[in-house]
Amino acid sequence: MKEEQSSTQENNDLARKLAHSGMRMTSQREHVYRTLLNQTDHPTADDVYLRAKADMPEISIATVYNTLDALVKCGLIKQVNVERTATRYCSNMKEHCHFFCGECGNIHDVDYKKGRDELPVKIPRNLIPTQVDISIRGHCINPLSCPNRSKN
Amino acid sequence: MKEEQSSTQENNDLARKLAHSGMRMTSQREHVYRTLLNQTDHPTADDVYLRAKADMPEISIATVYNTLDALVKCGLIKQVNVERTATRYCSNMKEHCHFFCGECGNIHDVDYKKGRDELPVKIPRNLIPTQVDISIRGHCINPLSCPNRSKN
DNA sequence: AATTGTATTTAGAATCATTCTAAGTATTGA
DNA sequence: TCAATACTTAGAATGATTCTAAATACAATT
Ligand SMILES: [Mn+2]
Ligand SMILES: [Mn+2]
Ligand SMILES: [Zn+2]
Ligand SMILES: [Zn+2]
Repeated sequence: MKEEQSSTQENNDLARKLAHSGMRMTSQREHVYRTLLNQTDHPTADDVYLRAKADMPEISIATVYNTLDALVKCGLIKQVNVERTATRYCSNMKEHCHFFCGECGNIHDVDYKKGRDELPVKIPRNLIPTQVDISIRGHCINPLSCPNRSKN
Repeated sequence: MKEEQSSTQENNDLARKLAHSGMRMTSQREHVYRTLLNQTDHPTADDVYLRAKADMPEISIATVYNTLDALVKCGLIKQVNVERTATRYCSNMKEHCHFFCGECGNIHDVDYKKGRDELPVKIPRNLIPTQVDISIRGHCINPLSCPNRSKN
């Protein structure tokens, strides 16, 4: 029932934000969104497609791409580009940054420090920043979280 | 002659670093490297190809891609991925980060503050970072540096 | 309810950046 | 000079994403 409750809460969120951007609430959009919320990882469009298809076999990859775009525009998910392979998607909307493990390919969320507000960069006055992304690459040291931890 | 001097200096650098990675110094590699050093912007592989072709009409796009890879491996240039369009290349090897203007598409180098060494993130102990990238997006306010500054 | 206009979904084609392949050319070092 | 290896090249192949055009669903009028 906690499930059910959060479910309707998130649906309201979705419906409201879609409407705000002049879009309709559809079963596909709801299902793709729900698929993303169920994952703490950072799936590619194709990952989302495969997962979504399990419960909605008729859904198309085009719709998944369209929906992911829509969700990004609505501010319900974020795109993550650590590698220059397929774009990955993040449904954690708390401010955070990303750690990419070059060995297992996993992306981990990394929180900001409490006190932080000052960025360590000096942006010239003629450049107006709207968004700052910090991405970290490295590797996991835990064989459980990192399958490919044999080599090294 | 200042030109010539720095020219040979950079060639030595190139030859030495290529050799260190077991690669030969070739006219194409020298030319591509020189093309990159001449630019303060962040060209795509195709940009580099077009510029390089002006002085070396026989060069192929495949060689440009191969050379850019080689230069990255040698630590002479860096790849920059702000957008998920074509990879761009940076020949400024001083530690810095990137500002991407969503209006003109230009990428500007942004320096770190002097005192900085502390990153504003708390990386879990099971993740070992090897590289941190900060990328900023926003827009230029100078119509000279930003051609598309009419709209807004 | 039937009609109309618009949004959405879909499969497949098209595009773009990049990598791969296979053949030709250059360089090195016995 | 010869053979081994590295390099360059054009074009084919790939992978991710976007585009296109037709079918379907939906909402607002009649
Ligand atoms: Mn995330
Ligand atoms: Mn740069
Ligand atoms: Zn890992
Ligand atoms: Zn600009």
